[in-house]
Amino acid sequence: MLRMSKLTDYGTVLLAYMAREPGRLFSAQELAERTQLAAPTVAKLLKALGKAGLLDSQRGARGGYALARAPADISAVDIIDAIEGPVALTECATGHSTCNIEAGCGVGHNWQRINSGIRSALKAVTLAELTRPMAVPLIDLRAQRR
Amino acid sequence: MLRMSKLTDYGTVLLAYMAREPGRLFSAQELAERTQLAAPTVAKLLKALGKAGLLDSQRGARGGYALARAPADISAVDIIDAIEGPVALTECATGHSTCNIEAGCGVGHNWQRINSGIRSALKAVTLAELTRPMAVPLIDLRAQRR
DNA sequence: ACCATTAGGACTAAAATGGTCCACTATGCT
DNA sequence: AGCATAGTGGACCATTTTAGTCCTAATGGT
Repeated sequence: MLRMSKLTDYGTVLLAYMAREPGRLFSAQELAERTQLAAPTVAKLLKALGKAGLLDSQRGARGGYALARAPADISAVDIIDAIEGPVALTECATGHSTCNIEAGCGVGHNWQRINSGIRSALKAVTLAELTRPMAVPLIDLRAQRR
Repeated sequence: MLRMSKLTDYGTVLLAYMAREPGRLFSAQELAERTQLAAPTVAKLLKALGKAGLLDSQRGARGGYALARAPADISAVDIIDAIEGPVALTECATGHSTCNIEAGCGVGHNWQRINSGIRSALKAVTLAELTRPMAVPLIDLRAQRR
């Protein structure tokens, strides 16, 4: 169910590693070595994370990447969005859908609500928490009644 | 993020349609017509839902499918699991993972916690709620602290 | 007997994913 | 100035997943 891509997972590992020394510059190579991930893959991920604003990059010799914000200010959604793109749970939630049922279905709308519920839950989980034997926020889904 | 497959969405539509008359038998063909989904696809989905125990099936002439349980007893996770299989958020959460990082990563474990949080949230959303302009449970993630 | 209907697969086409590589640009060091 | 080190951007490919189709049983009502 609800698979998260491997790359996102790897991305988290990278960020988690960097979170141990926020502010410090890490080269792609170093991260690849430390995390045991393939160098080209790491490079690709760092680019994506940089583009998304999660990392600051310094080019040239002795360059590298550093967390752009404090670990506590980087959420799980940020990471997922950065790597997988802001895809939604269902097709119809993306906006540019060509759903031919739509009219009578009425279900799509509800999935979207659930989707946004999950998003906000994931927003509450930060990199700081992901790195330690954390206390995971529990999904309750009880509120949001309107 | 966290994509749900189209088929799962279709499956929900089918179930939602059937939920309007719980207990009644619907043939695959009828459902295909009513939901505007391709007949072969509908057939495939109904088989999957049947196998998962969400639907009871009656073979032979005038046969069809009927909800196996009351709409309020069929949850969103049930549907997702039935169609997509009980896949987990991350690779390492599946059990048979060949994660080479594992040791130092420590992140995987946390994703699993989040995963189970989402699962239980999704378990709280039933087909009955999915069919109407429902009140979606809100994901809070605040508890589960241990 | 016959027809409607589910059951169980095999199979295909298209798309997404994971992963690699290269040519280019920026920056520090000597 | 020149070289080595790093990020940037994008093309590219192989593999896997996904969506979707179809065919051949099995089953049960009429």
